[in-house]
Amino acid sequence: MTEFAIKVIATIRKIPRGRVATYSQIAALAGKPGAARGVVWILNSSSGVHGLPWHRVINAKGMIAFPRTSTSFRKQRALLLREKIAFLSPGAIDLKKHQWKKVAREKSVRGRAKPTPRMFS
DNA sequence: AAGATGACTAGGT
DNA sequence: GACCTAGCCATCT
Repeated sequence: MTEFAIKVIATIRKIPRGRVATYSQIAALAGKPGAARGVVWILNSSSGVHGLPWHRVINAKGMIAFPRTSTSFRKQRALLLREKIAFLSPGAIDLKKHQWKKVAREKSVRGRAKPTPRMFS
């Protein structure tokens, strides 16, 4: 367990019932903005921690990150419904109502550049 | 040390 | 909007 992992777990534990947070948000609160993928890894490796509200973590688009056909998807959806969380569609949650905290969109993470040449669009 | 993986994301087309 | 891509990070091969 790295310190980052511990903070991530602790942060997820703070998400109140009936609310959700995004991967990037968790990463930022854990001290590493931009480490959304790191959060994913941690969730996978800690998938046995009892009482961890992993289902309250969704992606930035407000959707359950699992494939619709997976059992994980159904399980997460069921857990969220149990908390009276509203879905706009089977996999989309109403972030306006359930997002834990407002996403602080500052600190341009890192220079992103160079899209695709795509000549002749 | 270099490459691959994953429940990701911001930006450009 | 939808689609694509290059960055992200921790961890394992």
